[in-house]
Amino acid sequence: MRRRGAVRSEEARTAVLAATGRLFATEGYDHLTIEGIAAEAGVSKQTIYRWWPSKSAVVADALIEDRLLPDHPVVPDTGDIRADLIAWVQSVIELVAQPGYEGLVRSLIAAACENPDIGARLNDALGITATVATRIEAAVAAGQLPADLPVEEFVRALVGGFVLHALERTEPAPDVAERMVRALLH
Amino acid sequence: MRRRGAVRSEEARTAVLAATGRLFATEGYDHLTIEGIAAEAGVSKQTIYRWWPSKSAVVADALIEDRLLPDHPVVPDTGDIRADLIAWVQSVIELVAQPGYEGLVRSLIAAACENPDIGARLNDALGITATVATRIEAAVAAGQLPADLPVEEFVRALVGGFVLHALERTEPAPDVAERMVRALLH
Amino acid sequence: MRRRGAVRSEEARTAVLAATGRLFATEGYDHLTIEGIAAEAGVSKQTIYRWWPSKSAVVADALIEDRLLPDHPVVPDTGDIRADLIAWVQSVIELVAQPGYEGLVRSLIAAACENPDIGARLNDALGITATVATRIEAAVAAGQLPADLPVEEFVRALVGGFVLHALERTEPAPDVAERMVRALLH
Amino acid sequence: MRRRGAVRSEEARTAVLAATGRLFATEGYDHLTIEGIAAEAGVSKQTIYRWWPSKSAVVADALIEDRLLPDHPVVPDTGDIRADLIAWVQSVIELVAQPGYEGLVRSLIAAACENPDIGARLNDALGITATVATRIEAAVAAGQLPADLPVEEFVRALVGGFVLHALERTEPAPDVAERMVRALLH
DNA sequence: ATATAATCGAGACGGTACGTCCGGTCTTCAA
DNA sequence: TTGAAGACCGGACGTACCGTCTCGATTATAT
Repeated sequence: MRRRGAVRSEEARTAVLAATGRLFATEGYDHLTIEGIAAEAGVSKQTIYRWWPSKSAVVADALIEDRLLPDHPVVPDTGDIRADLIAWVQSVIELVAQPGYEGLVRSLIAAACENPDIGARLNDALGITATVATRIEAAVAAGQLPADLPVEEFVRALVGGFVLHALERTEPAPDVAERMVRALLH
Repeated sequence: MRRRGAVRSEEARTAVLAATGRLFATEGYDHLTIEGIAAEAGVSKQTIYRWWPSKSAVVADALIEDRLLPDHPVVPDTGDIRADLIAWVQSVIELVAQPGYEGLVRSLIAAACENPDIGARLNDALGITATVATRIEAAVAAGQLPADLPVEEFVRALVGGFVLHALERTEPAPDVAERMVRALLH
Repeated sequence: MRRRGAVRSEEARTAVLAATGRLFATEGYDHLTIEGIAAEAGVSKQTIYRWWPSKSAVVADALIEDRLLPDHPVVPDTGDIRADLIAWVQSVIELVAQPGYEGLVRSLIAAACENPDIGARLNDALGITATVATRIEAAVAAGQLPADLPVEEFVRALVGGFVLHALERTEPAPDVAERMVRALLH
Repeated sequence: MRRRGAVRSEEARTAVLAATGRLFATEGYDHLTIEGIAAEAGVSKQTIYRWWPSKSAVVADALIEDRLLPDHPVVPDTGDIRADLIAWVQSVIELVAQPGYEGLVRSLIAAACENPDIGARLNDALGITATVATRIEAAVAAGQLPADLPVEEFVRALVGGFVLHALERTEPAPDVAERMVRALLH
């Protein structure tokens, strides 16, 4: 039995998250404002504050609903874990090198700095768990990697390398994918 | 021959960087404001804007002058690279777990998101180059690690793991240092 | 049917005008600042800028609401227009000679220089229309002054003499009232 | 015997006053700034502050050197004081109605509000003493006006009418000159 | 049917910080 | 000693958002 009164407008909720996704992509996390989201969504500020405690919470929700990031490349599985990782790293590098996507990763990191929820979801958001981790585990199962490899830490090291790269903003060397993988698999 | 006019006040410059360091440590990057720095430094806002284009630039300068971070643990050298790395990782974890230092790393990352200079200096800032990298190279020279190990990428993976950890805000497992190192050296 | 949204706060509006009146009297027009008014009124700057385009507009509104000037002496009516005018001029001179009121007239003129509304209202503000003009017209009706006397211009000349006096800041001669009236009625 | 050191640069002094005149005409008194004058004159701020205590003092000096106002119409002398005054008033009205001169009088009044020197000189600045006053005195001498007419107050009333007109910013009626004079000579 | 109560848009409110302009003082070097 | 250049502290400007609040309208139970 529900309490009396009007029910939450799904339309408004969706409009807010969609607007957040749009503005996040074009403006970046820092320049995102609640007022801007409200205006873009055609919603009043109060409606946002009623359901989310802060800007970062809205972003976290938009992240969950997959409105912030494009689809991620999947890790191929040719049986050669080294080659597969290199291929995947290469395709991710190419993805984020596209114009428009340039600051997206950095914006996501900035959001994670502010909000624990986003931080906790960062791995998922970057599409790690669903792609790399399972591939690594398969390689462990296949005996291509040590049985006692701490998968979580391994993945974190791999993705962490990416993150630092994104923060350093250096032009990636042509063989960076190969080197990154070789640093981990030697 | 210098151009005419009064010369830049070293006193003001130093006061600004010192104030930035103090506020960065207590307030974090997000709550840092130009007005706050000016007030804390006893300097007019205009003097800050005259020499730095943005908050992040001031922070970058403070970083260069080593006013933001405490001293880093050095990597021990017992000859056993694995044990040395584990010990170092452990001590760094303990360092940043101290109250007050809690958000410091995240603040630094947030600053790096905004400012390329800070990003480029992030490795140095975290004390990496001067400590880990040289120790790794020594291990390579001693034959404990492969001769073709891409040191830079290796270090980036190690530090990247830290960064992700800091963003995830999960309570570190007791053996996390050992696992992190084992993920890289297997 | 009103448009939606909260209604303008009469409390804030009143506080602004009252604060303006207070500060205008103590500081004068030049030293009046929007920030000062906001602080004195316990109101945010934005609330002032929302409703008034400029400092001079606030002053103009305060003028309309009679918050800037003290009450004016009335023109006596003994039947002798010359004596009545002299008495009135004398009392006005004494009024503005009081400490505190010293710069008030000049402040008002300064405001009028900046803002057409204030200029248009200057006569009213100085209490002219309601006092002198009617007395003059009575004198015309009584045949003491020519029937074709341009009353408006006559009053302007009289008040204009005051204004110039205020700008010149000369110590008024003892018989200045008598001389001013004699210059006009001869 | 002069004291040691360089002597005051007449060039700089002239440049300042000329720049002041130019900016006063184009920007008006309120928007006049010391920095603006210094830049326009190619002079350092310090040079201005060394010789003048305030903006209004510079303006006062520029006024003395006749750099602020155009030449004034002279009062004709046909023997008919009434007709002469009307003609003069009419020509002054036409002068200040020209575009560009629009705010000039108001700017002058604003300056007078701030600076006693300017106020004291206002009559001269408006070209009164040298033109109207002498013509009035001639009329008195010729018996066209009462011998005991307080000339100073008479002139002040006339000019004061102008000033109020300028502050009111009302479109002058076609016969305003005739009416202004008739208000004084009846 | 008719309260009752929660939602929604709009938008005013007290605040904080922004980045800029200018005031008036000072320091440096050249003339 | 003057002057151009220009850095310095201070203070006000006008703007952008923050997070809270008050409106009137709308919508959905609960009586």
